[in-house]
Amino acid sequence: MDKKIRIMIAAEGLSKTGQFHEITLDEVAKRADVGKGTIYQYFDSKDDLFFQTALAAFDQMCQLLRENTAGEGSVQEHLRQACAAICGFARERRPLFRLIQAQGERSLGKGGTLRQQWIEHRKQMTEVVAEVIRAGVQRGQVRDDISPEALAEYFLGMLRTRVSEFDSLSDRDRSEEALVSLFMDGLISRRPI
Amino acid sequence: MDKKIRIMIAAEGLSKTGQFHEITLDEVAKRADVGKGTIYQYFDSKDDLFFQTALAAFDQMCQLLRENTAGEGSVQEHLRQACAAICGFARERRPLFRLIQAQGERSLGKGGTLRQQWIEHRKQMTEVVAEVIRAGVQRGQVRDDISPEALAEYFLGMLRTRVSEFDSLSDRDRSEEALVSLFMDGLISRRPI
Amino acid sequence: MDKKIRIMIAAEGLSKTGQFHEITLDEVAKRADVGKGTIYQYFDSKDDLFFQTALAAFDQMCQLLRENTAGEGSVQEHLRQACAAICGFARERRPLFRLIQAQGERSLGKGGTLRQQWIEHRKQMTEVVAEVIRAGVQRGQVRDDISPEALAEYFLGMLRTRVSEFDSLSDRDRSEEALVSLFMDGLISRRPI
Amino acid sequence: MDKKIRIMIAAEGLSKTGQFHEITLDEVAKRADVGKGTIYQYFDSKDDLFFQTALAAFDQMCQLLRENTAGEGSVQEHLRQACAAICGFARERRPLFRLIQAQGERSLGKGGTLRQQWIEHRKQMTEVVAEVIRAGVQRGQVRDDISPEALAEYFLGMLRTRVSEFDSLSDRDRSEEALVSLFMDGLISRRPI
DNA sequence: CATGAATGAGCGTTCATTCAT
DNA sequence: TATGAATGAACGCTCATTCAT
Repeated sequence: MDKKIRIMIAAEGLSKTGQFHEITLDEVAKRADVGKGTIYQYFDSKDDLFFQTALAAFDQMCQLLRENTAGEGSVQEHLRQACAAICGFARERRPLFRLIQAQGERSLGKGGTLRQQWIEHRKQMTEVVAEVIRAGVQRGQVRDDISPEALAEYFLGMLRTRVSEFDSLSDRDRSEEALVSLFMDGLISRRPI
Repeated sequence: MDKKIRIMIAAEGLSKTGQFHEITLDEVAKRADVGKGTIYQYFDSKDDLFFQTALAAFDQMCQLLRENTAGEGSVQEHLRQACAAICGFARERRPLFRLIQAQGERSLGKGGTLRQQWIEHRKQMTEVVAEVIRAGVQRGQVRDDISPEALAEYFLGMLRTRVSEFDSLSDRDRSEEALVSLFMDGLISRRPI
Repeated sequence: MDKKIRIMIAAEGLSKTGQFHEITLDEVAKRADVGKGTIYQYFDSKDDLFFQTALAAFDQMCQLLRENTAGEGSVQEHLRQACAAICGFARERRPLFRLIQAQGERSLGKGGTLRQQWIEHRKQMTEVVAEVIRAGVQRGQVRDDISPEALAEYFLGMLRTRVSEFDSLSDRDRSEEALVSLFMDGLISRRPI
Repeated sequence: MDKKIRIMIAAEGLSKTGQFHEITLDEVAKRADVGKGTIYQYFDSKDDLFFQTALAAFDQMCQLLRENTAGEGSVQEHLRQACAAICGFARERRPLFRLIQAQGERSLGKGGTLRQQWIEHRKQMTEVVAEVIRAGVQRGQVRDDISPEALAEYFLGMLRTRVSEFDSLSDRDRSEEALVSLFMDGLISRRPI
């Protein structure tokens, strides 16, 4: 298989347990079954390796979202599918989530180019969700006092919360229905009076 | 001033990027104006220093939330105050936010005690918000099909999103009203047709 | 009790397991139940503490030898008593033996004064044994082609060997009789032909 | 030349005082003309470096003894050759002697494997001398009331004394003849009366 | 292209020594 | 005199990066 891919997969796998500085390139090389020097054929530095890996992960999630929100469907249906897709992705590839978080923070401290790249990719993902919402706005089903981009960010934020922090809650609370319903209908009791 | 506090403040100040390994104890010592060895009088290790600092930050935020959700008031009012408090805190002490994020991830990879401590403190913060929501549930104003704890987590998740990711959005989108309104009323358009 | 003595006893006790650099003054102070600073009231440095402790140990062994070789008696009797005394001392206070060895080596690398002091004290101990042998020479019982001082050194060397290296040998081999007999009669078979 | 050998030679050369903690790996690396990290390619730790170096020195001495006690010859001849070999070795490579002493002490405080290794190598050296003595026993020239192993230990102990402590004695006292004669014939005057 | 031995700057940590109380 | 908190120089060890093969 392509060595570059093998290296990135190794980096992903090792992000499961450790943080950036707890992962050594020796481990990555060993896990990828390549020489240590080979890493430098494909990446400028350790930083670059992890940054590119995180970016690629972003794009994969983006693609996943795109596939799951294509075609006809109500906002609610699309969001539920998006939710299912992301949660499934997170379940399969938890390490990438950590990696994305870490690199996100990290990119902020870097020079302009990296930071720009990061924001660019993030914006692309947000845009996929925003597009779904925008369709709802056009159909008059969704409020228009907050921009679709902001709404999309909040939705993704709730997804992140679901994925990261919900180790101790009940299945009902963890269900995708609950998340989407909360996002759609809000906190207020809708019980008929 | 108490040297332990000075050291923690220095650690906080240096956590601009939240990247544990980019901060050296030399820097911390210099910034705190203490000898490097002094750090080890108060902390077991570099890890311990940052973990304790993050825990303390948690408690401060917790206290802030408690103060701002005390007394009479509707759910909406309380949440808005919570939102204002957290956003203000984040504005003043951005590094602590990064530190908390980073240590949160980090604590998951550690042995039982640290992880337990972290979850404990996090649960306390969630509980403050959950209590606000629980009051709303009792008054019949808030939906009861999702547990207050889960709702509180989602609310805090949205707050985190607001604080971390909203660099490029408009002021309207960034407003506390928008956040609370979205959380209360949801995505659905309420305009009378 | 005198604090200086307490400190030296603590240093001795800790020499049991570790080498010079594995013993910290914190441990010494704790074991002696004095403040760490107090050590510097009585000793110039860590080096000085261990050096003085070793010298004192030398003097104690010297005194022990003197007491056990006083009075009337044949060379053989005196040597056996010396052997018994040293072996008993080693059994009780093994750490001091290590300390003496280590400081002996160490003193060689030091400036003149320390080295001189060390040689001085060592010579005193040798002299006690040499005196015993000299008496034998005068009585014509002991060979005179080697100086009593050299013979004394060899005797002490055999004692050191007995004390340090004889963990795995039989009781007969370890006996004081064997040692003294070997030193007195040598390797050659004396069986009547 | 082999880097591992270079490093061990450097460690040996720096062991002038045998004091483990007075030698830094920076010095070793510089003297061996290798990078500091290179040391860790060949040794697990500073401890390991010095332990292995001492073991190797043991083996060299052992080999030297073997070569000098091979072939036909009386006990006396063999012992004199052994004496000459060891004394020559000590003259050339004094640091190694200190190193061996220090590591011997040191290994006693260590876990089973190291201690075992040390005892093993020491036993091998003793055995070479013991074999010489055993041959003498079989020929009826050597006393058999003390085991050859114990006799060998005592002989080596006298050698150590000769090498370590005889800075101030006369040439006659320092001579190999004196040592071997004392070991063979003992203290007793053999002069016909 | 691929490798992994070699490198050395850099870091966390220790601990002998000092000094204000 | 006695203390122990504070110090910072020094050290062992790591690991990203290079480069000869």
